[in-house]
Amino acid sequence: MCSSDTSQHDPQVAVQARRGQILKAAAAVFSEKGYHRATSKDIAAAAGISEGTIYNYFRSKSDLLVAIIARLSELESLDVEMAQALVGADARCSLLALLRRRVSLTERNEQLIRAIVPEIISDADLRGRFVEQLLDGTTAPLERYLEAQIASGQMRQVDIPLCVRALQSLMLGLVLMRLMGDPVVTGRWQELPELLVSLIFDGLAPAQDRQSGLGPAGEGEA
Amino acid sequence: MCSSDTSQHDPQVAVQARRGQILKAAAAVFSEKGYHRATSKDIAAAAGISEGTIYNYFRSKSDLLVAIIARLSELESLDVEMAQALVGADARCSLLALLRRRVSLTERNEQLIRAIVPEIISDADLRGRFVEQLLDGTTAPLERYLEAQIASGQMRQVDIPLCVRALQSLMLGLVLMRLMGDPVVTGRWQELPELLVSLIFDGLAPAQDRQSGLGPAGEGEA
Amino acid sequence: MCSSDTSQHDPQVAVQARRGQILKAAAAVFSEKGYHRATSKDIAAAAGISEGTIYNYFRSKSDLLVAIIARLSELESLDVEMAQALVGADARCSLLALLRRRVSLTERNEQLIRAIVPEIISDADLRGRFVEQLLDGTTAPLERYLEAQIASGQMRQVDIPLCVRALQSLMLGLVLMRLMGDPVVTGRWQELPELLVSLIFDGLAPAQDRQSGLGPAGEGEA
Amino acid sequence: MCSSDTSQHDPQVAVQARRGQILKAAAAVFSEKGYHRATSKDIAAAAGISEGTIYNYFRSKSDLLVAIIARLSELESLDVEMAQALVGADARCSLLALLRRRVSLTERNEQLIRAIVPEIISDADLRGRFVEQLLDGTTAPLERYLEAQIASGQMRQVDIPLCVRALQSLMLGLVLMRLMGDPVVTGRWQELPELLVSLIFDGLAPAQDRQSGLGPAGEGEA
DNA sequence: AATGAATGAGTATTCATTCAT
DNA sequence: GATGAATGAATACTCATTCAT
Repeated sequence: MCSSDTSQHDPQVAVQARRGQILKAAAAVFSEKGYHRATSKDIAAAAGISEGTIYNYFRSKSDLLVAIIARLSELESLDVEMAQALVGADARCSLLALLRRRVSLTERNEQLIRAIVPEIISDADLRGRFVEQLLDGTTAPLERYLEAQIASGQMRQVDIPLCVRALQSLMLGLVLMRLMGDPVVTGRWQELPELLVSLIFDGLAPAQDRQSGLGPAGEGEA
Repeated sequence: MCSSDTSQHDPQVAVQARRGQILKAAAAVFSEKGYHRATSKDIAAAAGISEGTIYNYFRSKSDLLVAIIARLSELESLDVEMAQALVGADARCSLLALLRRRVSLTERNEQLIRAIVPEIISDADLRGRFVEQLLDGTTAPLERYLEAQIASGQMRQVDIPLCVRALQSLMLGLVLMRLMGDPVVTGRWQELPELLVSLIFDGLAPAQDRQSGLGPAGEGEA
Repeated sequence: MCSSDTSQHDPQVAVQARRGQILKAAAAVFSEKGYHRATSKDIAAAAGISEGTIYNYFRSKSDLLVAIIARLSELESLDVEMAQALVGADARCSLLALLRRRVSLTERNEQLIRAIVPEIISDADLRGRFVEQLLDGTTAPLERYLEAQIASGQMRQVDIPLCVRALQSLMLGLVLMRLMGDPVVTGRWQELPELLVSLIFDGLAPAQDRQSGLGPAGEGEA
Repeated sequence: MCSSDTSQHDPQVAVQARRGQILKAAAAVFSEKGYHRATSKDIAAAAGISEGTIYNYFRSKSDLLVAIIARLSELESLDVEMAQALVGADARCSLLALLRRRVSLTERNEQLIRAIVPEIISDADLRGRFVEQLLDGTTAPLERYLEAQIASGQMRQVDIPLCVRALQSLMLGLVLMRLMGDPVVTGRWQELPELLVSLIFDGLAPAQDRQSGLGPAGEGEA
């Protein structure tokens, strides 16, 4: 009974709370000033603690970044939820659900993302982790989704790996446009899922101009 | 006589040459080590000059970055070339030409982009300039292109500003996937333009499933 | 009744026990890592207590060092034992006994000495206390010993204060050679007392070359 | 002609001068406060330069210490001079010369020595270097000296390696007594060589008590 | 009395920038 | 103009010490 009572003074809970408090502050500061311009003093001030306390919970400044990425990885992990959302349902509906989920996640974690992305681009080590933890988690489910839709005839024959990357890129790019402050993307963020489903499925061509076979693999499907 | 003799000792020419020499070296070093890890000693060594000389031509390290971005903006500026490419020609062909141009530019400047993008994301000042210089430079031509294509019936009615952002995001996202080291995007980089034209115009849906009117505002789906 | 019951819960006894426990741990840690590299966390862990508790018994880290030195001073204090050993007995025997005692003490406290000596050399405050407590404690008995031996004709006339310093230096130097890792001194440590007695009494000259009167004050070299 | 003109602005000369200036200041500060308590700010102030300049000439604080040791090693190197002094001459005279040299060297380099010794005792890495550079340089010449004197009958049969260590220890110990501030050793420093020669050759025993054969292993006394 | 989380002053080292030559 | 030695502000991280519990 005692061992499971984490309501008040459980040290594990306190430790997690402090770690969370520090990570939140670090994400805010990294997001505002960038990782390199953020000082430990800044982070401590943002967390309302002293510099020393940071190092009671994290080994180094770069550990903070790694922990932020790990936290985001968990949030973005699609293995379970996405696989469920994408399989079986109507193709457009399930993609719409997925996009809404991503759009919402992005909006809620904008700060985390802004803190992380620049470092992932410029730091080779982090890049390795990111590709493994973040991208790979979404690639496989999406590929299975495309496969299933093509099999069920709800999508045409396309180059699955490359199309999946295009979809991932589209979302990633929109996140970046948002991070860079584009007013249209930011202001109409909620409208994106529906627009994207329309674009992704139907393209820009008017119905009569649609060319059936110009797939990436280029094979003529009648 | 001196002022018009630009062949040998014109001071203006010499100054521009030195600036170019320094910027080239700075771009190389930023590309290799990233902006923050690059030192002025590195840049001076790469340019074959002394540290002090850098400061005869640029006010600060961040000025170097700004100048590099400005130079890249010019390169990427589509005002002229793109406007020409996009207007009048066949819709698919002109988009294909545009994409090929971007893909090629990106490939040739990959390292430089890797050095610059993180700074643009994390530095508010640069962000302001970048969105104006880089994104905006492509936004207007693309919007005119969509307008023209819709007017000529080669594209269906879509939400132009949002669709343009989606197109920009798609390219931006692909560049990022490449920067982050995704092997599929990197390895099949040259195949992208054709695939993208197909996706953008025709979508993923098979011909018979295509929904004609699903505009970005979501009006009237049969 | 409590105040005289020292067997179990006498606060004075408990305090002394804790102080001893902490000093022992501190000495072990100082010995292993050196004074400056030893942290209070290390010491607390070695003592099996918390960091805070150290400060209930000692005012500061340097207080620990002082207390350790003081305790060592007592151990090394020759006032009683040495005075007894040195007076009255045969000159060679009593010196041999003294040297054996020092050699044994040194061997048992090697690491501790290694931790303490550098601090005594480099800290002016400690230096003051050390010369009083450690050196002076041995100086006076040795001077009395030499006096007695000269009076009894077992030693020739020598400059007593300077000779005593030479004897102290010889022992101190041997300790240092050991601390510095000299393999000969370390490996043959047990042989030293006998050799030293021989050297100190008989010198290096062969019997016939011995110059009787070259006293430390240099008087009368016939 | 130019290449050998080092009189005024030769950069090599300037570099060596700066290095010397910094090392002198570092030795003074290490000597006064001890290596660990000395800050780079202290050293810069003592040298009359800025902190940054130290690092233009030395890679780290510990490099300063190593450089000081190296400098002292050169000074104390006895390979040539000592070998010359010790071989061939009268045993007492040559030892006296040697001791006078050491006493004088010690006096002139007291600060350097005080800066170095504590760290050599407590730092295992430095200890390795020191024993090689400083002690070993004196061990071999002294062993050859004893051998020669014994062969020529100016010394009795003794355990050469151990006796050499005893002589080294005696000098080392006197240096330490001086460093620790012993007033007798410090005040009568110049008298030491003569006293030591007398002690080392003739011992403390009066002539008639002298025991001829007490070798280090204590074999065969009369 | 014991704890150990919190503290924040302290420090080696870096590097953009300056300026005397 | 060009140089590069000198600068010193800036910063991540440590650890002796405190104090609320």
